[in-house]
Amino acid sequence: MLRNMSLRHAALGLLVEMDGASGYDLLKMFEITMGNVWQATQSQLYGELNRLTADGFIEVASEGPRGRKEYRVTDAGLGELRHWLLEVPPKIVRRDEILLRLFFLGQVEPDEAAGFVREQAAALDARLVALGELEGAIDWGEDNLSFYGRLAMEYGKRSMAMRREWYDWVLKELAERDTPEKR
Amino acid sequence: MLRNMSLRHAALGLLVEMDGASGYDLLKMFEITMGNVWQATQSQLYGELNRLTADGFIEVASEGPRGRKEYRVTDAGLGELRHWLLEVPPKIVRRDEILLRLFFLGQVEPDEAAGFVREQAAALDARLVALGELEGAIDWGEDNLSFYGRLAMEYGKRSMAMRREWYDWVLKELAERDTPEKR
DNA sequence: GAGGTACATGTCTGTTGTGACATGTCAAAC
DNA sequence: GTTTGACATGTCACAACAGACATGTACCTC
Repeated sequence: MLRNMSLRHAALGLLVEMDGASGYDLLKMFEITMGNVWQATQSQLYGELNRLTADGFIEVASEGPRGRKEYRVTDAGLGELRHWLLEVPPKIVRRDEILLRLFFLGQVEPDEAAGFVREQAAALDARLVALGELEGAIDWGEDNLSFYGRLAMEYGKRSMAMRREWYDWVLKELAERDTPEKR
Repeated sequence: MLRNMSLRHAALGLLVEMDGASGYDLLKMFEITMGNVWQATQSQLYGELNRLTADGFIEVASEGPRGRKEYRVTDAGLGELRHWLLEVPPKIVRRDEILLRLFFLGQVEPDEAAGFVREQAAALDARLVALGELEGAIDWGEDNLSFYGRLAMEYGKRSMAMRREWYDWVLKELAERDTPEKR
C-alpha cells in the first residue's frame, strides 16, 4: 500500500515554517502561501491534523480560547518531513483539463474551437493580473517561506507567460488549418 | 453536487476519434495519446464505460472474441461531448508536488536543497528525451487526433523547456543565497 | 446588552481515483 | 499438446478529496 499523502507533508512543513499554529491559522496560510501549488479543504485539513497527532508527528502545544489548539511539530515530525523532502520521489501527476479538451476540438466547428482557445487565453490574462497583485500584496521578508515562495512565484509567472504564447501559436495553427493554401 | 468528470469525457472523446473501440483498446490509446495530459487506470475506465452505457452515451456495437465489447458513441453521447467541450468551464487544478517540496527546502541543508533541484532537473531531461522519442514514434496523420495531438505535444515541449530553465535559475538563486556577498 | 463577524473545530455523505486481485479466452510458438 | 503471452473484463478495499452541515465562542461595535 504505497501512500503519498502530500497534504500531510504540506501541513507538516507549513507548521514548521509557521513555528506552530492552529488549524484555522493553517487553513488561511494554505490559501495565501500555496494556493497555487496545493489546495486543501477545511475538512481535509482538520482530519489530517488529528491523524498527524495520533502518529506523533505533531502535538498540541497549548489550548486557547474557542477551543483553539495550537499545534507544534515534534522531532519525529521534523524527521518525517526531511525524509519526505529528500527520499520520497515526487509523484508527477499530469492532469490538465484544458489540454484534454484540446484533443477533441475537432468535434466542434473551427470557429468554435478558436473561440474556446481565445476564451482560455483571456482567462489566463486575468489570472496573470491576479498573480501580479498577489505578488505586490505579499510582504516578502528574509524567512524561508518568503525566499522559496518567491522562487515558486517566478515559476508561476514563467509558466503563465509560456502558456500565453502557446495559445497564440495554437490560434495561428488553427487559422492555417482552416485555410489550407499550402502548395 | 457539481460534478466535473473529465475521465468520462476523455473516454467519450477518444471513442469518437477512434470510431469505436473496446475498453482494452481505449486503455492503450489513453496511454500513448494522452498519458501526458490525463491518466486513467484500468478499473476506472471499465467502470466508466459501464456507466456511460447505462446513461445512453455509448452503446455496445458488437461483441468479439474473449468477451470483447466494441463500444460506439451514440448521438446523445456526441451531444454530451460537445456540451462539455464548449459550455462546461474547465476546472483548473493546481497541484505540483515538486513545487510543494520547494517551499520547505529551507528545512534541509543548502547543498541538499541544491541536490534536490539538480535531481529534478536530471529527471526532467530524461522525460524530455522520452518525449522526443514519443514524437518520433508517432505516425502523424491528417486526422483530428494527430493535428490536436501535435499542438499538445508542442505544449509539452515548451513546458519542459521552461521548467528546465527555471531549475537553472533556481540553482543560481540558491547559490547566491548561500554566499551572501551582496553589498 | 444585542447583534454581527471572525474565530474555531468537527462530522457526514458522496465522488473519484488507485492498486491488487480474480477470471477467463484466444493465438502462436515450441 | 502444452505453455506462454497478449487480449479482455470485472470486483474489491481503501485512500483522497469536496461540499454541506452542525456547533459553538470571543470580541467588537452600536
